[in-house]
Amino acid sequence: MSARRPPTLEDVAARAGVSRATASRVVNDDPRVRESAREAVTSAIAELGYLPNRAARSLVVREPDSVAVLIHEPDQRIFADPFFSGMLRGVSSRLAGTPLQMVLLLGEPARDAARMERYLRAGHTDGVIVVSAHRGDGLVSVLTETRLPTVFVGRPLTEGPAFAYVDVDNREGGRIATRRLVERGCRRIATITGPTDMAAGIDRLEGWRDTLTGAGLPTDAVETGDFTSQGGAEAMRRLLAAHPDLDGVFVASDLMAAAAMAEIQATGRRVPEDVALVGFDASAAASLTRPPLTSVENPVSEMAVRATELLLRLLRGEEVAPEVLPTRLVEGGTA
Amino acid sequence: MSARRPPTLEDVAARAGVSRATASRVVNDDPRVRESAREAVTSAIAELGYLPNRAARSLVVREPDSVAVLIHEPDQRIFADPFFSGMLRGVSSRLAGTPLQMVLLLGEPARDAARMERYLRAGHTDGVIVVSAHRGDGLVSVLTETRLPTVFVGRPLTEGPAFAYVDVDNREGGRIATRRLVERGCRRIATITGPTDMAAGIDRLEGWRDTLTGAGLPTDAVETGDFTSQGGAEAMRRLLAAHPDLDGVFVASDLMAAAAMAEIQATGRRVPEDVALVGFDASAAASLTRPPLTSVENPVSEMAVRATELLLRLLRGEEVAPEVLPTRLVEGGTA
DNA sequence: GTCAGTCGTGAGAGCGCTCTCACAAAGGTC
DNA sequence: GACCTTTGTGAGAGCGCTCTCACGACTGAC
Repeated sequence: MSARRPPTLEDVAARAGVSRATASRVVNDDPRVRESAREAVTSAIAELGYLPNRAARSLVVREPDSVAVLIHEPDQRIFADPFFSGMLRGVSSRLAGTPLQMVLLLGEPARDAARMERYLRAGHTDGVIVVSAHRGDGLVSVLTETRLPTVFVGRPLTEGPAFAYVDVDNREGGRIATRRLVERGCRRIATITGPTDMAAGIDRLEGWRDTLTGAGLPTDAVETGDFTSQGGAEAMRRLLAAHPDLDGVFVASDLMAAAAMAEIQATGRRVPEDVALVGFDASAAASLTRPPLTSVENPVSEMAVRATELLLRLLRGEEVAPEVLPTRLVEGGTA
Repeated sequence: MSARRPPTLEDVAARAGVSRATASRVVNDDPRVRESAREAVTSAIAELGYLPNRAARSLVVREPDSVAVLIHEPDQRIFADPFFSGMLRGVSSRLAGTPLQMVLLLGEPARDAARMERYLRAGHTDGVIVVSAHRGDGLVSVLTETRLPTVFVGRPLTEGPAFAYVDVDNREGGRIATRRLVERGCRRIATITGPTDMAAGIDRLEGWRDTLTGAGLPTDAVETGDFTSQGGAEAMRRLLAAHPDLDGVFVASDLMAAAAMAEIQATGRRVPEDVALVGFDASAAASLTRPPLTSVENPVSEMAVRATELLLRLLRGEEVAPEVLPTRLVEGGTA
């Protein structure tokens, strides 16, 4: 017969012996349809295998339709860090009941920035969740200009308009970790920080400093890491060289902590007897090491769920306030 | 003035003093436009901040618009396994130059199957990449029914119509791993398999069996794992209980291998001196253990890129053949 | 000078849907 | 019985875009 063309609402209406308008009402659950008409349309839909055309629909009703998750990090980190999987899982689960789809925007900072900017500007998406933004990322200004509803996971370090965000209490996390080291008797406590262009890097360091200052201990053993395994190893080597007497380290991520521990053990020092160690994330990586890492919990998926919730509210036009989640120490064998 | 309504092609045309048709030609790079008209339209676009309406466009030109990545696995695995991040990275990079967006469909097998099915049937997406499908997954039949262009990563174990797929040579990988163990002198070689409802589980086991049979060694020390850390630990405990004399193990994933190694070491056995170990994936997890894992490479991102390539071809209506990528041993310190 | 062949352009149809509006039929109310 | 509601329905406009078709203005060949 006719060419293989998917059935339209018109076809459904014809088959059910009603008008297109009535068929549309049935599809959209409008109550003002007689029961007999509703049944006729319903079975016509079933017989024809009718599926509404999303494009045609959204041409008329301008409703949000998709949410982008923006991850602007080096490939290497995205590969290795379970943080990102947890993030996606959380967003996905919160979006489950909604008609919104989750579009993933991944890219290397330098290489893919232009492409990602183009995508954001092209209006393909109705809202954005920015995961792990660095200070000065150009995409943030794109977000400002386009006035796209945006929620950050991790407090954004941007001057200018305030963005909604969700974060864990990184500073308190740093305090908790360092307190554990102080309490178990460490007196020469170093830290490997995260990137200093991210709130997670800065705040965890501040927490470490808070506790040491409060305990009257020195705060000069600081090395910067980049949240990668390799960066953690290198930072640890620098620390051991500069402070061979250290007896405790707070490492701002588990991935770095695992690598740091290997470095410590490679010098013949025992963990935790000679050098105690506290990580951050309490991730799966923490349980792979021997001994398993003592680590500060980072409720990644919960942050993602909360961030998605905030974004949904923004899309409804509501006002939202930043949320900071509490944290706690997860016991392992390294401190 | 008028309500805040995004500018349309009509507005652009009016401002440039041409017809809508000509404006459309400029937007779509049609060569048959006089240079002066082209310039007028281009600057009108810039001045108005015009963005084409995607819905309106795709209502007319029925082109594919998005690709779904389907990951139907327990939360726990998605969280912990870097396999999935690598997957997404690969798909994302191959899609970079195309107008296709990547929609992520994540869900727990039992809990989210209905929702995911609804999504696939609703025609929101033009093609699907299925990551790590298990035998008998109901979503696979949905894919068959809807005739949605589909590519599997990992050979699908479905009867019925053949799907396109990309996989690593799992069987050869199993052989390579086991050969290493045999060559270093192991004589009592066990294996921890992947799930037996996945090709990766079955084929790696077959490879292990191939090599042992060829070497005249017994093939009875087999325990099944589920690709999770915990599953690996439990399988290793069962192996050690049943075969206390084992001196080599091929573990079908690094995550399981890391956990298995911890179990071995917990009994006082040394790795690799008392028990040698080869993992599979050569992932970041492999480098976290001490000693780092010797492991079979699993080119996750490359598979993702190839799978996306195949899907693009399917979307163009071309025929495609399955692809199986070669693999090799990555040196570590456990075998 | 006539005729065919470009070339650039605009009018207008139409993609599949929603939604307003008008209207007939049925049910109150006085 | 004349009047208003209420209820279910259909006709038709219109969302923003692409694309066909027709047409005027040039060209160049004879």
